[in-house]
Amino acid sequence: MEPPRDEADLSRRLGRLAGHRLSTIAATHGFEVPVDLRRSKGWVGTLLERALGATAASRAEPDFPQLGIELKTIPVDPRGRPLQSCFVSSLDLGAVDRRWETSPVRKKLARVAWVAVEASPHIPLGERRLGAALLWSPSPREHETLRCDYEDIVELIGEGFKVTAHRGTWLQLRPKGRNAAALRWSIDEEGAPARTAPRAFYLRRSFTAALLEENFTLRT
DNA sequence: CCGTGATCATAT
DNA sequence: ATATGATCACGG
Repeated sequence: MEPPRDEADLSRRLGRLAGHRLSTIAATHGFEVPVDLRRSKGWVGTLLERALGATAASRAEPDFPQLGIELKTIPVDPRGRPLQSCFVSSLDLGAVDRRWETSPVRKKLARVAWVAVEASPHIPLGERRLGAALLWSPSPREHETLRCDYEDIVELIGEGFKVTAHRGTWLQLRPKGRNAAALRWSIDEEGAPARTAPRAFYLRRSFTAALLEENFTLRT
């Protein structure tokens, strides 16, 4: 499948997928539907990438580099509220770049195609449906808060301090690795090399919850 | 081996 | 019920 030619093209493709079951989309693209997601955690995201013509490369760039658009599936309950936080991008603990402007976080969040997916555990995976997509960019206020979160966290890391997921209004930093044994080199408070679990930025569930509410809730 | 796609599992 | 920290499959 060719990558979408422009944003309108991507939007059209998303519109065609909205309301369809995952089993239908999977069949179209030769994906086998797993029994559950325990051992296939990224299956829904990978399926959507394929269905939309994204390049399945693991890169710190948006999924559609030429469009500058990141694709994110967002698992929702029957009321349309997110069930999970959302991975944004990894942080290189060995060479911390503190500049927001050039950060993968800013690049990825500059424009996002959010796609809600039914995710209540009682719905068999193949029967879960896609919702309408939301093509979104952060408002000036959102952008500012994201930037502050990022700079705060990255500065602390750069100074060698430990940062837990408690920090940050909307962005947080959490472990992300193969398992607890997977370690990376980092720099400690004394400036000495240290071993640390790999970390990545996530968007809090409260953030995506507000996002969906603002954009999909009927207001008077 | 590592980063991206994420969700799982447990403590609170 | 929710958040944090842990974990799994895959592509490159």
